[in-house]
Amino acid sequence: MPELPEVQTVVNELNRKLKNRTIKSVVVNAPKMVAVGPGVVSNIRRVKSSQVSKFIKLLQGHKIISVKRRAKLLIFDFSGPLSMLVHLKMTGQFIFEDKKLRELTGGEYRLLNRPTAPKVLLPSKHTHVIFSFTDGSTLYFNDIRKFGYIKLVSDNEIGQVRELKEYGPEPLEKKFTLEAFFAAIKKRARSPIKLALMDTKVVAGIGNIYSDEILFHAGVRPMRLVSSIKNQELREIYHNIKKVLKIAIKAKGSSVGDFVRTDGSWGQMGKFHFVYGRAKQKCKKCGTIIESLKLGGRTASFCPKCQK
DNA sequence: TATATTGTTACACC
DNA sequence: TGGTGTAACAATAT
Repeated sequence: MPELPEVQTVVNELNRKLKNRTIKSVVVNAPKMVAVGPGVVSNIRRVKSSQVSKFIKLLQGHKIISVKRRAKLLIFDFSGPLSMLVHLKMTGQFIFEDKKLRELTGGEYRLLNRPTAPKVLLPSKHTHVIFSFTDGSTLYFNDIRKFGYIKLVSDNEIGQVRELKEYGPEPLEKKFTLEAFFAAIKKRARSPIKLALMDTKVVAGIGNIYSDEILFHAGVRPMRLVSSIKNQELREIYHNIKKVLKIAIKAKGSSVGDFVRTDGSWGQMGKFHFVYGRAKQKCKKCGTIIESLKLGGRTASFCPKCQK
């Protein structure tokens, strides 16, 4: 479940590994997952598969300048006026492999959540796009659920991409001051605080895992309406947004579900979860049983004693 | 085989 | 109209 810290982990690693590499060829096994142009994402699966050859041609011979992130969207900046937008959604993965690593591993990785899971040979049945570089290295785009997408846009189109226009402030940027947070969160005064935090127009990049964790550390229950939350509590939430996200990035993300780093390894943040995925278990702070409920169709977990 | 899963959009409603 | 809540959607593992 890649949220901001997981996407940032992938961005950091890809930036290091892909910078200045030139695309030699691209293989697309799932035409529905790729598109060309700035149209809205929900249209991506209605796009004719004839776009696939265009997609491949546009990428061939282009060099990766940098990889960036906005909310949960990865933005690859290519030489020439070309950008590639990638959303990992629930189960998207990027695995990078250079020539040496291929020789070492034979392309085998342990990609699944359970340690007992068999190793997977790449490309696997969940590998949907394969980028080959001129130096013999390879980038695999895997996605078990196929909810993710890859979209190419020219630099003059990027301003038209709706999701980029509508994202709220980046929580780790300096511009995200306490005042900016107050202004943003009050847009959702009548919502449960958890849903407000997960609203990407309010704050970019927070999903189910980190909204649970942030609210635990702030001591606020997920179902509380924003309008009922005192300024002091909002300050706690604000500080913990920054704190929890930063710790999670240091731990290289949470490997809950199918998230893996670009070498196929797991992020370590899951060890530090206090409430997410811990319903019916004991609170790590006070021993009370963690409860869960549904909010907006999503599972919210919290400690009834630590959170007011 | 029904269900759970998530980020995001579409849409109905007040 | 805008804010809010819910359904729907993508596809798969269990």
